[in-house]
Amino acid sequence: MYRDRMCGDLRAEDAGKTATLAGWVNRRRDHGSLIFIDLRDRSGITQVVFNPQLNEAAHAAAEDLRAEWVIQISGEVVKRREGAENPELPTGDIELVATSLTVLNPSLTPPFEVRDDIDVDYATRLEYRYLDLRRPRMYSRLALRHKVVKLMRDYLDEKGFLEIETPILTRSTPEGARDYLVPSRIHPGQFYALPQSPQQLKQLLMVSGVDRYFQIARCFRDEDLRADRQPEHTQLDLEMSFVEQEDVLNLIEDLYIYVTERALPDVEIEKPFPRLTYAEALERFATDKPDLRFGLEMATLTEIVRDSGFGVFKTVADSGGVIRGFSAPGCAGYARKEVDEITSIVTSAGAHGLITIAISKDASSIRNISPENVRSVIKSHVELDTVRKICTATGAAPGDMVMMIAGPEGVVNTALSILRNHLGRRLDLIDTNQVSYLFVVDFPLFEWDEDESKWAAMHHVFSSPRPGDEEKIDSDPGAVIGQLYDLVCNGIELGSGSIRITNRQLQERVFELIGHSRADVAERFGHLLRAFEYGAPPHGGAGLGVDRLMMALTGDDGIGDVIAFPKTQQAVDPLFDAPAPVEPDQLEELHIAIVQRPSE
RNA sequence: GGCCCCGUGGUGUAGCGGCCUAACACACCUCCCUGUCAAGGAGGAGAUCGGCAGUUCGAAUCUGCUCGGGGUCGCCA
Repeated sequence: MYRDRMCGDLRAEDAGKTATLAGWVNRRRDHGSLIFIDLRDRSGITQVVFNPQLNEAAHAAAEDLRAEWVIQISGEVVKRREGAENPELPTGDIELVATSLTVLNPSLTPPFEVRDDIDVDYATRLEYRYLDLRRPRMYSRLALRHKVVKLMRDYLDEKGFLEIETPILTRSTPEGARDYLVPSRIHPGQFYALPQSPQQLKQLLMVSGVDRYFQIARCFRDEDLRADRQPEHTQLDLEMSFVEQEDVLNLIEDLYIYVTERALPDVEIEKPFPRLTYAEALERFATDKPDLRFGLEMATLTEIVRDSGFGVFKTVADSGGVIRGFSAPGCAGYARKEVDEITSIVTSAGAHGLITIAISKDASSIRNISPENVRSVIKSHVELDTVRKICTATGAAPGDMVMMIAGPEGVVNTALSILRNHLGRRLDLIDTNQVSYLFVVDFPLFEWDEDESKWAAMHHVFSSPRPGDEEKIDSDPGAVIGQLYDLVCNGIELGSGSIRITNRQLQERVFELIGHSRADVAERFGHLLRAFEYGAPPHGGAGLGVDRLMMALTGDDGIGDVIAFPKTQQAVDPLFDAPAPVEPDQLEELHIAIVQRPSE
C-alpha cells in the first residue's frame, strides 16, 4: 500500500496519528537543517517537515528532492506550533513530521511550474498537458465535468432513459458540416464518416420502441475552429417518444436545474427558464443567444429617424435597412478615445460605423433636455425632439449614451450583439455568480441561402413544422415556424432540438424544398424514410453541448480548458503530434494514394 | 480562404534603428540558514531575440515572405 490518506485530508483532529502519503513535490523550502515539502496530490497539499534532529536519514534524503518528484512519506501528524498555521490551506493546522521518505520517481525540471497563477503559452501547455492538468485549476475542471456528466446520467436514468451507444463509423450525409472520413480497407474507394451527431440513429431507436434514449456522444466536424469549437466535441444527445415540444422543454429544464444546482450549489439560477421566441430574442437583444444576466435591450429606431434630417438614416431606411440601438447607462462621459475603441468593435463586426448620442447628466430629464445637454454628430442635423424620441425608445436617461447602428438588418444585429456583450463586461453588469438559462423557441424552419439561391434548413432537415404551418412549405417557406428550440446559457448556445418529422410525405416535401433530388434522398436517407413507414412514434429531443456547458459553468472564455486533451486552432494535437503521416504500407492497404496538387 | 494580435534564456515579460557584449522576475545550479509556506540571503550558469530574405554604415527593433500560437469573418444542417 502506497498511502493511507490523501494530501488534502488531514485536519487538526488527526494530530497524533501516523499517516503515509504519496504524491508530488509541489515546493521545497530548505532552511538548511529544517526542510519543508509541500506534498501535492489531486486532493490538495500537506506540509511535510524534515527535522534532522528527529530523523537524520529522512532529512538527508529530502535534500535531494525537487519539484514534481513523486515520493512517499510516512510520519506523524502533528498540530502546527502556535502562529505557524496556514489559513490558506485546508490542511494548514497540521503538518506531517516525516520519519521515512521513499523516492518513487524523480522528475526532470518541468518546463513550467505546476501552479494556477501563471500564464503559459498554450502550445507549451498542450505539449506537456499531463503537467498542465496537475494544476489544481485544471484538475477541478476535470472533476467538475465528471460530476456534471454523472448527474446527467443519474437524472436521466431516474427518468427511465436508456443510455445506448451508436456507431462511430457511419455514413457521410449531405449538408451540414464537412465530415471526417475513414477509408475502408475492405471496400476499396469507400469511406465511413465519423458522426456529426447521432441524429438519425436516435430517431431509428425511437422507431425501435426504445422510447427514451440518451448518450454522452462524441461528435465530429471538420470545420475551422473557434474558441468554443473543437473538431470533436461531446454532446448530451437525447430523444423521447410520444412527446410534444412542451414535454421535451420541461424535461431539459428540470435536468439542467438538477445538474447545475448539484454541481455548483452556490450559483443562482433563474427558474423557470425564461422563454423567448426567436423573433423576440432578435428584437430585444439582437441575437438568438442573448446573455440574460444583464439588460441593455435594443430598440428599433428606423421609423423615428427615417425623416429626421440625417442623411445616413434616410439612405439606410429607404434601402430596406434598419437603424437600431440601445442606451449604455452612465456612459455619457465617454471620451473620444473610448468611443473610437467601441466604434472599432462594431466596424470589425461589419458595421459602417457607430452613431452615439451622449445625454449629459446635467440634464434634469429627457423631457427637459436642452441642446447643451446633447453631444452627438447628428445633433446639428436633427430636431431636439427626435433626440427625445430616441432616448425614450432606448430608455436613455441623463448620463447615458445611446449607441446606434444603421445598415442591413443582419449586420446591424451582429454588431449590436457583440457591442452589447462588450459593454455588459465593460460596465461590469454581469453577476458571475448567476447561471442564466433560457429557451429560444419558434425558430423559422427554413432560411434563404443567398449564396446558393435556395432554401436551407435552419436547424436540420428532420425538424417538424408547427402544426398548421405545413401548408406554407410550398407557399411561403420563410414563414414556416418549426417545433424547434435552442437552449442558451450565459450567452452561449448550448444546443438545440426539435420535434421530428415522422410522416414520410412531409419529410419528402422538406427534402424537395431544400433541393434534394428524389434519387439523392433515396440514396442518402432511404433507410430513415423506410423506417418511418413501419410505425414511427411521434418523437423529439435535443443535442446539447457538454463542453460548452462546462465553459458556461466555469466561466471560461473557451472550451480548451474543460477538455482534457484539446487540439489547437489548426486542429493539431501537440502532445501526440497528430495528425501525422502514415507508413506507405498502411496507405496501400487502404487503397489510398497521396496526390500532390500542382499548386503545392 | 480573408482580416487582426502575438512569437526575446526553461517560464512570463521589458527593450521597438546605434546606449544591447540584450534587462527583470520566477525556475535551474552552488553555498549559507531550525518555522517556512510565492521562505530568505550570497553567488553562478543560461537567449545571436521563431525561421528566411531584404532595407541600412548599423536590425531584437523597419519591410517582405514563411512557420507556430491565439482571436475573428467565411464556414459550423
